[in-house]
This record gives sequence, structure tokens and C-alpha cells, in this order.
Amino acid sequence: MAEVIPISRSALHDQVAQQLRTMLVEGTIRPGAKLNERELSEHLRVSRTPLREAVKMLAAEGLVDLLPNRGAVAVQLTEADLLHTFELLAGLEGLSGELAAQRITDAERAEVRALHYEMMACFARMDLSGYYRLNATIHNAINAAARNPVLSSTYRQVNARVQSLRFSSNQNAAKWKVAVQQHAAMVDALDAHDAPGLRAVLVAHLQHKRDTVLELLRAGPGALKEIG
Amino acid sequence: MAEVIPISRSALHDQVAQQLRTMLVEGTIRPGAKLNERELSEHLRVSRTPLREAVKMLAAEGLVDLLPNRGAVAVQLTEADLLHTFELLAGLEGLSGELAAQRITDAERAEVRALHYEMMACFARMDLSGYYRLNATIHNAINAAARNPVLSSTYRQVNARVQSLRFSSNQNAAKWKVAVQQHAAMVDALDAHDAPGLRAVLVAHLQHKRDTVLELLRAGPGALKEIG
DNA sequence: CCACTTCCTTTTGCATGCAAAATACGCCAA
DNA sequence: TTGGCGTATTTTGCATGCAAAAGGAAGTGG
Repeated sequence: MAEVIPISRSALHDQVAQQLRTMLVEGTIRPGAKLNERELSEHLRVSRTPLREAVKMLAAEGLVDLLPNRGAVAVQLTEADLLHTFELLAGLEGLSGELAAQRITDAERAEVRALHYEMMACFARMDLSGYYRLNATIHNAINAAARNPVLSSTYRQVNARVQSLRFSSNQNAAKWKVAVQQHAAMVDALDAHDAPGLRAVLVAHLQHKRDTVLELLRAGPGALKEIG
Repeated sequence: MAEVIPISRSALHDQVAQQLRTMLVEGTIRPGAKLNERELSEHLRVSRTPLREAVKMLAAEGLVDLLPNRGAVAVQLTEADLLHTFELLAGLEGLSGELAAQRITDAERAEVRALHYEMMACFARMDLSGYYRLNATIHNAINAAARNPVLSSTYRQVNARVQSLRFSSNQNAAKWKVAVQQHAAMVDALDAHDAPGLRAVLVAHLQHKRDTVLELLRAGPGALKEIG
């Protein structure tokens, strides 16, 4: 927490953890899939020891479940889990916004606005992948402006559990438009340093995201994998 | 997350993790102290493998720092870390209270009130240890009433990082009295199902806790260890 | 007296080995 | 065919072994 020793190349178990994290978040490893130690260790070219250590870290992060004597599986969130996770995310992002509205610098505000317009361009062109990228960048910028690394890392950790679902959530044009309007409100609230306002917008934004994901999930669990 | 297989007694690495967690939270292992693998594995009567797996989990939970090729040390929070952590805790506990005020049952409200009066009795008798126990029980009850296990477990994880400091924070009689008054306000807000009110009280409560801990820390880092 | 080098010890990190649990398979009977 | 049972195989979990890095002590030169 306090110390930083970024000189040395990270250890093997950390590299493995990062790789697995990516595979889980991007859906390369499907929710509910079993993590076979021998298979994964061969694929990643490491022995089982650092692999197991990495899996334990991911378990603590909430990305995999450990089944005693039966190894690990990628978490598969129930609908209730999803509701609870989004409820927490809304609270975290709301707090983040509240703080960011108070602490953001003028330069940062300008940058967020610029990113917002870039994102609008992607929206106009229906460029989903560019939109996602800028969307993530904007939210990260707001998080950074909150000036609370503990909050940021907690948010990232919880968000990782639902990241793969959020990827697939802007297929419906009407819902996409709502999200864009909310983004415009965010930029305005930031410019006005309106902390409660930004909190409210972000909470609404997350609730909207939650509803979108839930609808998609109910429509058919298979619909999600197509995006990945 | 979704699955529960509580039949089998937990695995060795989990038991070790729980033991280390306790030792870290209760200060048996001091902040900044090095975690020697051989030493700990002998003390806990396990080999280094499950120990190392447990340490990796604690690292993911933010209780220890991993130093490449130099093992693990118990986290030692800077003053900035403390501020950030309490800021997050206030947000989490505020959210918890907001939800609890909406969702708590009458039976739960009655129980919280009962616990509150028991705690008042401890306060009157200056029974610190009983007070701490009931205090924790009340906060856990509010957390449970929020009906969001994801929020609860996240709160517990973040709170664990500062738990040892919070133990030592009611030595000043005046500050203790403020905390007690805030607790009374909590019970009233719960009875009124006043969600914003309970949020506000809990946020203030955490800010008060933060100030108390900070003062104590500034007075002398040595003052903390006496409580353990 | 201090700084640097060299060698030795300790400690960490990873790979492998082995026992126990779980799973898969095949067989038999209903 | 289907359900139950016993055995073989796989897989997990833990212990141990070994190489590399860090830490420390003694000796040397300035």
C-alpha cells in the first residue's frame, strides 16, 4: 500500500494472475467454467505452483470460486448477485463522482469534456468499440479526479466481476441514447462542481446499466457471448 | 459467489488465511512486520505451500504487501492511506445505512434497539471491551439489514485494514460520548426508516472515527500498540 | 574510519513428487 | 434402458527439493 518497488519485473504468479484476470474479464474463460490446473499450467507454460497462487488471488478478488477439493470455477453471477453488485457499484461510482466534482482541476474538466465529444463522434458513427474505449476512459478520468486510490482500486475490483456483461449492453439504440444523455449530464455537473448532482447522475447511470444488462440476460444467456 | 458447499471442513490454505487475517487485524503481526515463510509455517504447523497461497489471498485483500523476491510485509498505512480508506468506509457504511433504513424488518429494528441499550449499559459502566463487542454487533446488524452480501463482504474487507486502529479509538471520554450520541441517532433514523438521515449519521460517525484515529496516530504511533 | 568487494547464509520462488479426494468408466442387475 | 456399485483414472492439495536472489559478515584498500 505504502511501498512501491516497480523496478524489478513482476513475479511469475503476478503475470499469471494478470493473464487469468484478462481471460476471465474478457470471457475467454466462460462463467461457470472449471479452471483445470494441469491444462492451464501447460497453456501458460508455468508449473502448477504459481498458477495455484494466482488462482487464490483471483478468488480473493471475487473472480473465481474455490470449491474444496474440486478446484476453482469462474464465477457465475446469479441475478441476485448482479443486482447486489450493481447496487454497490452505483454507490462507489456515486461517491467517486461526488468527490471528483469537488476535486477535479480545470485541466481535467477540459479533458473530460474533450473525451465526451470524441465519444459523441463515435456515437454518431455507431462506432461501438470506439465508444466503449472512450466511455471507459471517461469513467477512469472521473475516478482519478476523485483523488482516492483506495476507492479507485476497490471500484476496479468490483467492476471486473461484471465487466464482461457491461461490454454487451449498448445494442439497443434507445438505451444507448439514454446513456449518452446521462454522459452529457455528467460533464455539465462536473463543470458546475455540482457534487450531489454528479452523484445522482452516476447512480442513475449505473441503474440504467443494470437494467440493460438484466434485460439482455433475461432475453437469453446466450446473447452475451456473441460480443466477447 | 453463487455456490455454497459448506459440508466439508475448509481447506488448509483457508484455515491458514483465517489465522493470519486474525493475527494481522488484531495486531499480533505488527504493521510493517515481515512475514517469514519458514517461521510462520513452523508456527502454524503447515508447509510453505498452503502458507504462501494464504499470503497471496491476504495480498489481494489488501492486508499485506508483496515485495518481489523479498516476501510479504503487513501493510503499514500512511496517513494518506488512512484518509482514503476512511473516506471509502464512510461511503460504504452510508450506502449500507441507506439501504438498511429501507429494508430493515420490525424484528431487526427491535433487536438493534435492544443491542443499543445494552451498549449504553457498557458505556455507563465504562466497560470498553463489552462496548466494542456490542458496537461491532450493531454495525453488523445494520449491514445485514441492508440485504446486500456483496456490499457487506466488501465493507468487511476494507474495514479489516483499519480494524486494529479502530480498537484503540475510544479512550478520550468526550469523543466516546459523541460516538454514543451518534449511535442514538442511528437507532432513531432506523425507526423512522429515514434513509438519508441514517446515511448522514453513519458518514458523520465514520468521519468522527477517522479524526479520532488520526489524532491518536499523530500523538504517537506507539500509543496504538498498548491496546492490541 | 569508512567504503567497497567477496563469500557465505538465509530466504524466496518455482518445480516436482506423492497421497487423498473426486470423477469417470464399466459392469451387473432390475 | 436405467440405476446402483466397484474399480481405474484424473485432479486436487500439500510437502519437499532445488536454483536464484537478497541479506549479512568478514576482509581489503583507500
